[in-house]
Amino acid sequence: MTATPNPPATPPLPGAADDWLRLDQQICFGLHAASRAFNGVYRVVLKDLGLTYPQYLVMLVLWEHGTLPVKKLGEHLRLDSGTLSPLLKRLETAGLVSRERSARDERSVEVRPTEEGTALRERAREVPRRILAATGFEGDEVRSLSARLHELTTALDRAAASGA
Amino acid sequence: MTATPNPPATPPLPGAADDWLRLDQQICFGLHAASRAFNGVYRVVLKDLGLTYPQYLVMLVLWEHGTLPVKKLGEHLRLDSGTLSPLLKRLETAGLVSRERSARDERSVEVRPTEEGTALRERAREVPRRILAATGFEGDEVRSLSARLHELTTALDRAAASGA
DNA sequence: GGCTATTTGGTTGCGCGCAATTTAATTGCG
DNA sequence: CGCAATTAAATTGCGCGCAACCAAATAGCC
Repeated sequence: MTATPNPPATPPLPGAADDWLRLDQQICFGLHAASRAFNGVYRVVLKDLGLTYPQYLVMLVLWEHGTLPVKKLGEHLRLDSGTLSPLLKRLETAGLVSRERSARDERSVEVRPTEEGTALRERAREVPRRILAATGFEGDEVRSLSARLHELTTALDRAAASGA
Repeated sequence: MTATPNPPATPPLPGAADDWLRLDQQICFGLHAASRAFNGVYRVVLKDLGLTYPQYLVMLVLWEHGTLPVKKLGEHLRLDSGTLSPLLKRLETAGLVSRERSARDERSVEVRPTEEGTALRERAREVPRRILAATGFEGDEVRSLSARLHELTTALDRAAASGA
């Protein structure tokens, strides 16, 4: 706390570094809030599909790539088994995927969309349009924003890996 | 990836709507991933402050505004008591904040940074710079990205509220 | 073959994030 | 005043995200 002349109960710090604090808050908090806001919209839109947002992401990957081992799924989604194992178990209970150990490599578990899981794709067709509508953005804006976010993620992952 | 001639075990559906699916995946997944990547960097940077990322956000608000009731805190952070109550209890256990019911309105709980909590701000001073460095972005880029994200959040919140 | 090291998933523990419910205090209206 | 409606927090329940740890299978090396 550096010398202030006036403020409220717990006086805010003044000074040059505060711009950094606010800037920081804007980017990290903005991202945090936007991510949760997206989650909220997906929650509404996916409700009658019986999927949560992360479950929807898993199904998207399976619809696109077909049967995959848990490892590959995790690479696509940037998630590990600690998150995927229980999630996949719930999808299995819901009858949307099957899980069976690979014959070639008994360590690996193949995740396969069931008939029902594959059929669900038809009902999910309209989801993206509804989400895009909710954003009020144009396709081009979305694309450029996505590109920026991808740069960000890459840079942040590298930074976290190198220990700062 | 539209219309491929050769697909794997569970063949992906071809057709026009697939562009939408991919576009959607880019924006929602990109945001999701970026948010988690940020979380990862903050986890590293905040480690020796003994704070998680949401706890850091709470302290940022308290440092800026001083003592606040839980309700106001939630408005700043877009969080409700279901999230804040246990989080604040942990901050209290850590000795960083105190919680006491307001005398004016016994329903309200005032959250106040302790001496220790206020002192922590000094050690947190360098955090924003390190985070910004991790992004590899310029201040202006960050600002414009933040502005976009804020638009997004506003639009998404409105959409979710109006039921789609 | 026998040994260690690596890879793959699963499990546990903890902290969010949020909907739904509960409790207590306050407000508002007749 | 008395009583219903509203408001502020807390609690409960569930799903994700991740670190840490464990077990089984495989690969590699002597």
